[in-house]
Amino acid sequence: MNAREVLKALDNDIRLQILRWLKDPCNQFPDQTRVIIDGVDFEGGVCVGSICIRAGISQSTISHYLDILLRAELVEAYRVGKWTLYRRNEETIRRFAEYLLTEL
Amino acid sequence: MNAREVLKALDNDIRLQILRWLKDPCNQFPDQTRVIIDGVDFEGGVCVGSICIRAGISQSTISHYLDILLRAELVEAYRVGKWTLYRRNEETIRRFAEYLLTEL
DNA sequence: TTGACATTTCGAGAAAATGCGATATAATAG
DNA sequence: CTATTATATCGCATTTTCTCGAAATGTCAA
Repeated sequence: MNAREVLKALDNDIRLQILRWLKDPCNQFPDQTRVIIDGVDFEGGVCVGSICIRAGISQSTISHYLDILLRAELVEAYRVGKWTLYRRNEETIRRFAEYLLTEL
Repeated sequence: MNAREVLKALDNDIRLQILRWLKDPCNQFPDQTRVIIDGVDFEGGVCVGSICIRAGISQSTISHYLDILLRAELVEAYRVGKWTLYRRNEETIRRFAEYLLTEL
C-alpha cells in the first residue's frame, strides 16, 4: 500500500464517485452485476463501459482513471473476453485508514 | 469535516511532512516546543518560521500550505503576539479515517 | 479474414497546483 | 514614531492534472 499514490488517486471527484458506486454495483450498475464466463466469477466486477455511462464522462478518461485507481490498488481488474471488469479492493482502503491513524 | 478538502490538502508531499513533523514537535522543532505568553498555552504549537527552516521551503509557500491545512481543519492556529502557532487537529484525522472506513 | 465492439494508449489544449520573490500587514522593541 | 521581525497576500512562471477525440490494440462472431 503506497499511501502517497492512494492520496493522489483519491484527490478527484470522479474517482471518488466511482469507488462509491463500486461499493453497491447491483444498484448502481443494474445492467451488469455479476459476470460468469467459462466458470470465471469476478463478483462485483463492473466493465468500463457501464462506468462511462454512469459517470457521463468520456471513455478514455474513465479508462485512465481506472488505471490510476488500479495502480493505487484501490481496485482490482480482471479481463473477461473483451471486457475488463473492475471492483473495489477493500483491503487497501482498510490499510490506508489504518495508516492515517498510526503513521500520519 | 470536509473529506474532499482533507484529501486535497493531504495530496502534497510537503504538507504531509508538516503534519508528521507536528506529531512530534519537541524533537522536530527543538527550538520551539511550547509557547506561554500572558498565560496562553497552545501546547504543541509551532510557528511558521520554524517550519520554514525545517522544510527548507520559502516562507510564502509554507504560509500558504498551512492555510490549506487550516481550511481542511487538519491543523489549528493560534496567534500569539507576532507569531502564529500551528498544531495538529487530531479530531479531523480521526474522523477522516472513520469516513474512509464507512462512507468511501 | 473481416467487421463490430470494448478497452487502452496517444497527443494536445485547458485548468489547477506548485512554489518563488516581492510586497503588504501586523505586532513588538527601542 | 521608526525600525525590526513574523506572517500573510499577490503576481507570476513552471509543472502537473484534467479531459477530450483520434488512433491503436485486443477479442469475438460470422
